[in-house]
Amino acid sequence: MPEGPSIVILREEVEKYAGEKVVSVSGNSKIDQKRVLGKKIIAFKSFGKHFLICFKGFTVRVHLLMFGSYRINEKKDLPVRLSIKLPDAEINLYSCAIKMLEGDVNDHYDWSVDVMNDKWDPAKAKEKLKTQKKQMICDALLDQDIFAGVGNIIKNEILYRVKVHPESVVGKIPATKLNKLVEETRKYSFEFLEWKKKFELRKHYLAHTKKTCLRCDLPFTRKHTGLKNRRSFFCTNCQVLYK
DNA sequence: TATAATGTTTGAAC
DNA sequence: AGTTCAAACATTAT
Repeated sequence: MPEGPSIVILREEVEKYAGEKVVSVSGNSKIDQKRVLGKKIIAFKSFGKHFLICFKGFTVRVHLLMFGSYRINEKKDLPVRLSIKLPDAEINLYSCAIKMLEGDVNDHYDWSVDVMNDKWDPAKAKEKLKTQKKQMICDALLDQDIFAGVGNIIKNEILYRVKVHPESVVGKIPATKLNKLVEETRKYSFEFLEWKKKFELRKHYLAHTKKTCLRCDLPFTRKHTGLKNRRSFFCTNCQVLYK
């Protein structure tokens, strides 16, 4: 479920319930659940892969990790991690990591780092990449301090689209190419969002899980790459290795 | 049925 | 002190 655009979908789904007061809370989450009881939800926000339920003075931060899921006004046949009932809705969260953030949520996040946010600042991402010259681009793209919200699917799709080999070293990639890559990150993430909403995301994969390159018809290379050791799908013929 | 996968944090070991 | 790495968490499709 959980790359940035998927969290945007969750946020959009519950946004209309902002302003309501929590009627009841339950679940096996170890956070101090009583704390939200009776309190008004000021806003629902998202930052990268974080879903945020904001109250006055604190925020409940939800991370779906790899297997997390949710249901709105429905239940799943699984132990619920956190269930929040509002007068007009019920939010059920499963198999996720939940944490309390104290104080103003704006003090916890630099919104311009979130690829999906209106405040997304590509120039800032480029600046950060300049301090990560020795890293491989496959790792840099997954770095949540640079590209909050980018996950492994988005990584593979972007690299294929801009024709960059995942093991390329950041400092060796020409500036124009790197700029293009940063721009594509935002562009593809929004395509991901639209396709995901229509339940047709997978249909549009050009690289992720693919066996053959549709540009040159040669077989894809599948390899776990970088320090993060996440799987990459790429064409050694079409994607340039800068090293 | 065993495996691997859209992810991150923690803490031990080096 | 910095890095590396396995473990933990937990679901589901193949």
